[in-house]
Amino acid sequence: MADDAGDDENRLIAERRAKLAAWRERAVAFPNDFRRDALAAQLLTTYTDRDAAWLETYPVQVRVGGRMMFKRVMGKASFAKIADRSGQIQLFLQESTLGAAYEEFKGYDVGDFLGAEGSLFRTRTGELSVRVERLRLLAKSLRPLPDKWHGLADTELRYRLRYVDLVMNQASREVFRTRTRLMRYLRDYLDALDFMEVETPMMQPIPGGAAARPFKTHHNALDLDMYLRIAPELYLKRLIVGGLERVYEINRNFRNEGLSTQHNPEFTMLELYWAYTDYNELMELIERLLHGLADSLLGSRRVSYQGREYDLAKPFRRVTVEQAILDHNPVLERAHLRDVPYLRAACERLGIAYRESDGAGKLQIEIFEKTAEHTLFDPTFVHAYPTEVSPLSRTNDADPFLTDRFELFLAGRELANGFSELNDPEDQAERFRAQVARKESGDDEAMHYDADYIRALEYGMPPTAGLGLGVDRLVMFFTDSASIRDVLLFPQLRPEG
RNA sequence: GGGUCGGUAGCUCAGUCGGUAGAGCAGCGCCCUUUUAAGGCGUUGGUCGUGGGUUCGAGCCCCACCCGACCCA
Repeated sequence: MADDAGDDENRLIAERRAKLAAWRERAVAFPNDFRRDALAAQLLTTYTDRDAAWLETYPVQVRVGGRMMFKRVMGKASFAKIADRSGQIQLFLQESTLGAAYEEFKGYDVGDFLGAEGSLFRTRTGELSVRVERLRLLAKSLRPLPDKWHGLADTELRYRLRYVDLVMNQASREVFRTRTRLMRYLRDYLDALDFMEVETPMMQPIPGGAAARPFKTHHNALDLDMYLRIAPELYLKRLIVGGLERVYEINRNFRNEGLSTQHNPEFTMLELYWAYTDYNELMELIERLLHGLADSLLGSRRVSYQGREYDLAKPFRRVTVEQAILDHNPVLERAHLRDVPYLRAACERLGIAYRESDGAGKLQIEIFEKTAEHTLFDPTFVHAYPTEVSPLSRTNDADPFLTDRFELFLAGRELANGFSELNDPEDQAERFRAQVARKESGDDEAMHYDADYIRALEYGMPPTAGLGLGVDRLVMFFTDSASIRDVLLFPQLRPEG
C-alpha cells in the first residue's frame, strides 16, 4: 500500500504483522461468515433487572461482535471488552471451556475484531458479561490504539485520524450522532410544512447567491470554466418561478476563504424558499425551529454553550441595523447615519478599511460588523439591511435605502440570513449591474450578472421569502463545540508535513 | 497576515542551571480461573517537528521553516 512507503513501520506494528502472517497460515484471516444476534447496549438494557441467579436459571445464548477495547489475561481466565456501534460489553473467557481457542485469544491485540458466542452471566461485581463458548478473530488490527485511559487527546490527531478519534472518544461519536439527528429534525420539520427537498447544481458556470470568492474548476469536454457553488440561492428561486412554491436544500457550499474555528472551505447550509410569505414569517419560523431543535436534541430550551447560558424560550430580540450601530457607537448620531463622509470618518476612527466605491450602506455594515456583531450573544434578529449590501433582497416599501431583510445572531455569530425576495426583474437587473460595477472597481466578492436568472424572473416569480441557515454553526451550538472542526467529520487541514 | 502557546516512545505526559533522554499505559517474557486504570517479577522501545547556528557539549540557547491550538486583523 502506498501509505506504508516510508511509514513508521515500528516494532509494535511489525509484531502485529507477524501475528497476522502466522494467522494466515492456519485460518481464513479475514472471514465474513460470522453473524451477530445482539448488540451490547441492547443486552445491557434488556437484562438490566436480571440478577446472577436468574441468568443461571434461564440461560441466554448470544452472539456478539466488535472491536476489542480492553483485554486482561489472568492465567487460565481472561476478561475482554468489545465495542459495537451501540456500546461495549464484557466477555469472560476460560481455558477450560475454550481450549486451544483460549491460547489463540492470548495472542489477540486490543483493536482486533472478535466474534463471540456464549451465555450471559453477572460477575461478582455485577457486570453483565458473556461467558464465551466460541470465539473467533474476525479482523486483525495492525496499528495500536491510543492509551485506553487518556484516549486520543491531541487535537490535530483527532482531526487527521478521525477514525481513531471515533473509536476512542464517546463524546466525539455523540457530537456526530447529534449532528445527524439535527439534520433529520430540519428535514422532518420542513417536510411537515409541505416543503420539497431538492438538489441543485454544485458546479455552476456563474457563482451566485452570496458575496464570496469561489473555487474554480474546469470541465474538459465542454472546455468550460466552472465554479463550486457559494450558494444555491439563484437555482432555488428558479424553482419558485417554476411553481414549486416551497423548496429547500441542505448541502455543501464552498467558499475560497481562510480557515478558522468558524470557517471551513466547505460547509453545510440549509436554504429554503417559501412563496406567499415575507421575512417576518421567516423570523417566526426560525424561532419555532430553534425551539423544536432544543426540545428534540436537549429536552430543554435552556442551552449551555461555552460556559454561557442561553434561554431560547424568551422571545428573540429584534433591532434594526442602524439602531444596533447607535447602541454600540454612542458618539454617532442617527441624523448622519447615511452620510458617506460622516461614516468614512467613523470607519477611520475604528480602523476599518473601506473603498472609494463604498456607499453609506456598505460603510454601515462594516461598522456594524466591527462593533456590534460579536456582542450579540442572546438570539437577536438584526433587520432592515441596506439595499447596497443586499442585492437579492426586496426593497422596503417605505424606505428604499433598506430592504426587507434580517440576520439572526447567536453567541456572537451570524447564524441565519433571510429576506423577502427581490422578484422585480428590472430592479434585479439593476442590482446586478451595480454588483458588476463593484467587481470592476476591485471587489472580488461582488456578484456576477446572471442573465439566465433575470430571464427566469421575467417569466414571473410570486412574492416569496427565503432563508439561509448555517447548519454547522447550529450543530456547534447544540453540541457545545468551540470549533467548526469539532462538528465536521473530516475538517480541512493543511496537508501532513 | 500579526501575536501567544505547543510539537519528546504507539498513546498521555515529565525533563531542574546547557552535562549519559524518563514515567504511566500499551508491547514482549514469566506467574495468576470473576477483573474494573487488576496485581507481581523481568524487559524492549527515541530522527526530542525539520534545517541551520552558538558551544568542549544542545531536548534545553539563537535563526529560519513545517504542523497545530488560541487571540487579533
